[in-house]
Amino acid sequence: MRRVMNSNEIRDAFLTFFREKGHTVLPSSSLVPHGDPTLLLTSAGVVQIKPYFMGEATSPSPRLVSCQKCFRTTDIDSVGDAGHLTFFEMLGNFSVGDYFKKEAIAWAWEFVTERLHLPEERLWITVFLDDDEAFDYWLDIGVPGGRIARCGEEDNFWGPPGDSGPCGPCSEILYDFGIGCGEPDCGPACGCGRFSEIWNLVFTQYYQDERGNRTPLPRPNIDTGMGLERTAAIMQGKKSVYETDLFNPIMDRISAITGHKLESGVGSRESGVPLPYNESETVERAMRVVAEHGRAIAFLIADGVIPSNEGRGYVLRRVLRRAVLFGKKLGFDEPFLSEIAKVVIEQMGWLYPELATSKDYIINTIDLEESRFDQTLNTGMRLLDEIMAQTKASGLAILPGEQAFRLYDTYGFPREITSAIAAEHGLSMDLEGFGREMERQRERARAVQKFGGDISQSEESAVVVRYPPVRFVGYDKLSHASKIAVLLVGGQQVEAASQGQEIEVTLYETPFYGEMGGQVGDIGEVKGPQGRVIIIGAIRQTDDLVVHLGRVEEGRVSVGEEVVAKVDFERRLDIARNHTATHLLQAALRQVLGDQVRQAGSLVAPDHFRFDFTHLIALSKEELRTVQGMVNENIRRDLLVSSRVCPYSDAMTEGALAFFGEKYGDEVRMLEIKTPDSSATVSAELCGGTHVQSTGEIGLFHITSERSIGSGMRRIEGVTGRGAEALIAERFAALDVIAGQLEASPSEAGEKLVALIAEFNAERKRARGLESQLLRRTAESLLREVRQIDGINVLAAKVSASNMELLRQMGDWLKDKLGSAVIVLGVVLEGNPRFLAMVTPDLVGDGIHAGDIVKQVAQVTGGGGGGKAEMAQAGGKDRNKIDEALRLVPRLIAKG
RNA sequence: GGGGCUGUAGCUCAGUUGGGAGAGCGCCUCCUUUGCACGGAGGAGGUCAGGAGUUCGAAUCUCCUCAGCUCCA
Repeated sequence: MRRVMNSNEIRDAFLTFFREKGHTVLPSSSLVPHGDPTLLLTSAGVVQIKPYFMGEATSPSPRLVSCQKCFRTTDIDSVGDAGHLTFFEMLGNFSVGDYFKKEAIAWAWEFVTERLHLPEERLWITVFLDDDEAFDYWLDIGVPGGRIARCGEEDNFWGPPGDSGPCGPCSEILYDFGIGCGEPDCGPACGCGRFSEIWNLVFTQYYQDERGNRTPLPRPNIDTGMGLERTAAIMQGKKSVYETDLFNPIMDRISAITGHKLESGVGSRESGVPLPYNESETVERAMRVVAEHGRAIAFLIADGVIPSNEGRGYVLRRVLRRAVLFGKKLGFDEPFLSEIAKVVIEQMGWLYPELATSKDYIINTIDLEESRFDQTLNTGMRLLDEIMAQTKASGLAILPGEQAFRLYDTYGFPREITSAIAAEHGLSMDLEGFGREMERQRERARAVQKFGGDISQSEESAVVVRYPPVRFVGYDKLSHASKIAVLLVGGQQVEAASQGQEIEVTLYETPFYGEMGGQVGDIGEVKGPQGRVIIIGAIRQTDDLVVHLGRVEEGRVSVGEEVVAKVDFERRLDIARNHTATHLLQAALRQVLGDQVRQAGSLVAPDHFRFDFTHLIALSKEELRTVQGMVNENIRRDLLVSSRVCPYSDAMTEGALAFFGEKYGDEVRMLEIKTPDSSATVSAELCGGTHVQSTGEIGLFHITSERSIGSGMRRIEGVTGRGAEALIAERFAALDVIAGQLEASPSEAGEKLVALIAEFNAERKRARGLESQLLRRTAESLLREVRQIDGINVLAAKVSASNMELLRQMGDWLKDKLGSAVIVLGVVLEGNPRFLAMVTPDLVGDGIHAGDIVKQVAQVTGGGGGGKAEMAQAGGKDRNKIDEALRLVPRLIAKG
């Protein structure tokens, strides 16, 4: 008997087999797709190949093979069964307009039968209904027609991604476990679990337009996908992927922590055979979900996904929370997921180095997010208590669906927990109402989505312009002679443009850096024999296309003319200083904060730079000072900045930093900052930008701010060179003004200001004390002005006070002294009349309302007011009518 | 991209048709007291996330911005 293949051997066998068939091996790209905003995560091996299929990029070879990390949540509810996963590795071979069905089918069969040595009688094939071509190829290589099934669009046609695009029929290889439902018509389409799809061959031969019409493609492609996990299960004679070497270490760890183990031969209805770990199917399933999700989140975080409330960060958060909930079923009540991540990193780190290099970061991120979820659960628990109390109080036995949905929708409290806790309190949950609310929420989101889609479609009317590849010569030249290749005015291609016109100009070669990777585009001028163009921006539209935006300043320019392109030299240098500085900054941050710090975006402009990076908490003042000091130290050391082009794999083994989620070609440009004798490397990054030649040119580096830009992300902004000089000049000027006003030297100004503020506060307190004493005197004298109206003490007077607070104090004092009274005080504040009315409780009982009084009083001065019966305030506009307004008070009381 | 919720003292949060910015915990001082959440008296601490508007007056109403939480896509 043949030795059982482990998953590494299967992976190697696949890549080797297709390399022997002339395929180029592509390394797995990131789970975060590069340059495709429509795609949340890499969901299939073909994602990486798509630009080659679409003709947007040139494939390194017409035949490609890869083992690609993939992530999907479409089948998340099935996770825990034998074969559905959110994260998986997909083996695939691809033909970019090269071979087609015949070879794809023949090689697939050769691989499964002669390399994997799967027994032929266990293999079944499906083809698309009318795809006789594929059917015949299968027959030709010896598959009996009885094991080839024809299936419909549902299973065997791969539609275009979205409304339109390439698509085509597919053909699958399935493995027959031989145990299933036992029905006579059981076949590959049966959902009983007898068959496991292991390899899908997609024949991309049509283009589908928006109306659903399919036209044959001139050069069809092949796109295949074989799930590594399912294949491993079959190769290892296991019914589920969780019993393979890919999951064994994870399952063992969970088993060791929770103590859930198989006692003796307890079977599972699913397979009819004993499962290695547990007592029941629900526990087994929970263990599987925890294992699967724990593995998935480790990979997501390693590729730079951060838990958040939108986009791919939200996918991560949902998967993580799902794992926590299933973990609770196993008895975990403290954070446990990072334990699983550790196993995954240990197991897979050698193959996927991003796991190993981000180990601490992955663990910290998981721990933090898990405790955040704990917080969410606590809040929900509190609200649920309230809701249950209300429900019981109103005599109901059913928890209203809207309430449960609000708990879920607004506070993220899981539905299953709600119903479980409600049940403990003898309440059932209105599931129907919950579902209704959920459906309404879905419709709202869909309605808007549709609207948005219509708008984007109407934009696709631009004429396609054919550009030549543009060579960038600006790394060492800032002025260069070339020819005009394409001219555009208002988006239309033209032969010539004249003075005053806004144009887009493309040259065959250019020293202008097109905006990319955070570095802004160059500006400058393009001069021809008959005219001159001012260039106000340069954009990199694809890897080998730079378009210059400009305006014809003098004369005219035309296609084919010899021109000289000249970059604004000073500005380019400013940009280079900032760009090199961000590399030094990243190196310093990693040294101070740890290797988990990764660049997550940047902006390099002439006057400042922005650097975003992954870090969970704010930097302390101490850390910032250290980082800034290290960068400046490296500037003073005047280190050598150099670049070289080398294979991607070489750069990686030398430890160069690559951008999260960025896609790189085989040849990359590596930018290094080293000591002049090359004895030490301070920084090595893959970077296409422009830099200074030695760090001393940067001059000075200064951080201007550090803040959060979302959970797990920080942003540092700063200046260098001339920008730093300008900042210092500005700050010194401001300090000089302050010091001048304080009549102190700049170094003593701070101390003096502190003393001055203390003195000011003391004085203000004293002034308030005096004013309040003064008002007390005034109040005493006002006591003589109290009049009796219908036996009620009435006091209406104009006073002076600097704020309403003091006026209230005065009112309180008068109320105290008089015991029973109506008091109305008028005052001028900020040029306008203001009133305060107070009525003692006994008179309020008689129906006198301070709000009513003060309102009518204020109306005399053109204002309004109101308040409570005991105390009310009002204001007006005409300060000359205060006395007249106050004279109204006695009449109001008399009337009342 | 869309919906819901939240932002008030160091922390947890009250604040009811718009009219005195509060509680508990924590902190400081004093008193009392050998202990375990001691007790008592006093005190400090706030641009009510930010901005604009409505109003005589906005923590409160309207609009915008920012941040956090949450669901849907």
